[in-house]
Amino acid sequence: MSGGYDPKTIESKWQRVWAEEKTWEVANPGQPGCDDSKPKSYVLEMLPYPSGEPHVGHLKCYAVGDAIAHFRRRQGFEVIHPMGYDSFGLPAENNAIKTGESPRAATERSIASFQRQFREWGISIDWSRELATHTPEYYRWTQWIFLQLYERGLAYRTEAPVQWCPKDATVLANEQVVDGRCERCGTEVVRKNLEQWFFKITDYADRLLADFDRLESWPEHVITMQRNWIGRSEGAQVVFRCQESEVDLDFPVFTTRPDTLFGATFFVLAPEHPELERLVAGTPAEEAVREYVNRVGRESAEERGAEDREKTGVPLGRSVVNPVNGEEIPMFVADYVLMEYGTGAIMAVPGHDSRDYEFAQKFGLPVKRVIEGSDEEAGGNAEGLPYPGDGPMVNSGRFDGRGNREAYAEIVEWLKSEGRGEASVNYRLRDWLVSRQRYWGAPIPIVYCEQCGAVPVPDEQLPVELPEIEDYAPRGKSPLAAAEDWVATECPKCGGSARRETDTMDTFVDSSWYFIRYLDSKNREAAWERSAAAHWLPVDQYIGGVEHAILHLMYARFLTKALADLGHLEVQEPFANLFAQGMITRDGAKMSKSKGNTVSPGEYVERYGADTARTYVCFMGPPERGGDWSDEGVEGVNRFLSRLWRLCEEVEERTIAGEPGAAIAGSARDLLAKAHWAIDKSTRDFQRGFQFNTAISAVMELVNDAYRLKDGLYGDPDGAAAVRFATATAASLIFPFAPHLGGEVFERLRGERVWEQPWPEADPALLVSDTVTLIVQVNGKLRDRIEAPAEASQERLLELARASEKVSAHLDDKEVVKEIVVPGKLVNVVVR
RNA sequence: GCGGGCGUGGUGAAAUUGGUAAACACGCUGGCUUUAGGUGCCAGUGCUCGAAAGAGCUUGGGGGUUCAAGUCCCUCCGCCCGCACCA
Repeated sequence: MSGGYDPKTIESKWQRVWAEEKTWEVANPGQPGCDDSKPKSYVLEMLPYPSGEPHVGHLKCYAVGDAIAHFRRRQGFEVIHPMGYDSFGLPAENNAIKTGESPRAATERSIASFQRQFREWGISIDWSRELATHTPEYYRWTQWIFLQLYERGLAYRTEAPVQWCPKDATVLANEQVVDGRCERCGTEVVRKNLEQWFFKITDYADRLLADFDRLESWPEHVITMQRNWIGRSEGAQVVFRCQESEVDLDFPVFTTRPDTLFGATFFVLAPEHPELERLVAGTPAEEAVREYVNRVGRESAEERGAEDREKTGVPLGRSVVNPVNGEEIPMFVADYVLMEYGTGAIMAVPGHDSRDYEFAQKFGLPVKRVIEGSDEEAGGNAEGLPYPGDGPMVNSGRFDGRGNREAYAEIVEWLKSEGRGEASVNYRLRDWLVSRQRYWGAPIPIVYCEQCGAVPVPDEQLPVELPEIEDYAPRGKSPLAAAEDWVATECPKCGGSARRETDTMDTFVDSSWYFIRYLDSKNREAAWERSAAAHWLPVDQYIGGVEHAILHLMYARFLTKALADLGHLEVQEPFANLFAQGMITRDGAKMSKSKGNTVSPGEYVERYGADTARTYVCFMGPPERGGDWSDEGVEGVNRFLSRLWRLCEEVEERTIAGEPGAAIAGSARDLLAKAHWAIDKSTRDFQRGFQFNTAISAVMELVNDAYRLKDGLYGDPDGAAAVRFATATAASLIFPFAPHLGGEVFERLRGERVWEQPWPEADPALLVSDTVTLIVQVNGKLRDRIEAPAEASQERLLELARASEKVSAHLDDKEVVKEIVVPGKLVNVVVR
């Protein structure tokens, strides 16, 4: 049989074999088919959100993950490599509102398309563990996890301000708010107080920070992003007291600079501060304050957070007492103080904080220096204030003359002894708001009973199934609220009439534990068998886009810790190693339907085959970096795979199976050596952070050399064997990227299935050659290259170098100052 | 402003971690094959000067360390990403 490279035939052939033989399925310990002799490796790509068809981002993610899975298998690991769908979510629901098609129908159609394409791409998935988060078999356990957290007080309900879109009359998820506007209709988002369910992720803030140390290898920038997001700051809580005639209130503030307490000259409350009303009721300031608060309330988050926004505020006509010196300082309300951070109140130190300084300038408030030093660049006043740096303290009573850093702890201690403060830690991280007034999600398994209040649905009544509805339009509460038959229920505690919670869970809850469910996905008695989780966790290699650097990865880390605390898991961190792939662009821009610059993987798979598409996305550049899609690049990779294919056909015809003899020499040995070099190179590239682009280029070099040398080698048995070996090796090394072609070529030449063969090992004897190219430099400039014996002594190398005419031409009659010899590499003659 | 990343040919990129800068691929040029186009195969291709041999220059700019710097140090410039009135 002969003919051009026909990926369609090859690919469907092997896909059928893998499906029929269930090649990539692995069993849990204790089950038949489990191979206990091998170490385990859990290779996982982030599960896709099934919407429409897969795009190139998916292709890249799964091509990268699959290459790793194949490599690990052949390195002797028992690899678990499952797949599923994050199938609850807003786009399907929005589509339902627009078209009337049920989210289930649209989602399941999309899942079918993902399933088909994953098979067409030849991804080595253990399909026996497949899951979809929208199925009752899955979300039953999402609800169970919710209740587990609820029982431990880690899930709670409270009134909180949320992002509300007035036009759509619904709450929006954070990720649905883009620059303060509703992603869908563009309306400015407003804040609204609603009863919401939260997970107490803030309880885990310190552990989420500390356990970065337990991770094996995560990209530094992802860790940094999470660290910023958690935003831990150390400081002190200090209590300022307002003790005017009719009010007597304590106002705690958080500060990272208790050393500047003596410099506080005014005090500011956030416009949302709950005590504001009490402070001004019936005073001359009342009207102005109320007007200001209303004005701020009408502004969007976008306007309020705008850069270079001028400071605004209104005096309250009241004052608080600075605990360190008894000074009375005036109170203000101003929108630069945020209710959601710290205590919603600050002590203002204009001498050492630029924001307070700006405010002081605008309102003519005193600026007091309490630390020596000046900041020339800050553009402050003539004395160099505001000064944010360190220095000796002044105007600070008994602390004068002390360095601010050393006095810091003492001031905090003194505050504590006076009962006016203590050391304190603040986080930017807020509790995770998990309720959504949405239909297409897992119902929160709580019922409200007039007698018993909020009652958890007992485990045996799970799942609380999502009812089918007709009208998906949001009306200010979940569309579920209109499903009266579903909402009306019985109280599990007293049997009285009760109503179901109509909010559903954030889909990030679903995707925070799916990697555990894969390990025991068919279990009907429990979310997972503890032993199965203990065997496979943590995920050894997680792969996904950077866009999940914060939310998904942090939620999953949190839930893992919480579940470990509850005794369900034995690991503290879910993902030991994380690989964040870069985004593929087209014409330098992010792909989007509106720009019309999307690339459909299916189209390329159809035209060039899956092997070409997969190999191309791995060859574009380092996979952690993004890259611009290039049709010419795809063709280049296709050309290379075709070359390998034609080489295989020729080799099959012109050589017979057999190993090259030990006495192999000349260009046969050169080709053999090149094959071993390629083995070594690509193995190292796999191990050194998945440098697939260079691993693939090594195979290209091998194939190029085989083409260059083959015609001179077929005549001789060793030569023919070398060509056959080189071709089979190229197939073996390209297999993780182009599994169909790699498998086909290897089987034709070796009669074996390449995925059942161990990853090849380079023969060290063939990695060294007996001659080296000696670089000869004069004054560091390259003057000649000489073939020299690899074993030559330093003296001999010098001799050879000096013998070169090209070198001596540059030496002339100059004085030789120094001679550097790097054995096996170079000689540098320094002359004057 | 804070934190992180990056800057190399016409393009995507590589460089064994201080020792041949530009592997591999795209593109381009030429040759061969082909009835022709495409495909395929072979060769060339950093820049400047030169017919050539060869010489000089070159990793964002400037400076430094070193026999030797894309790689290390200082400094400036530019781009990308994340967070941001966070007290």
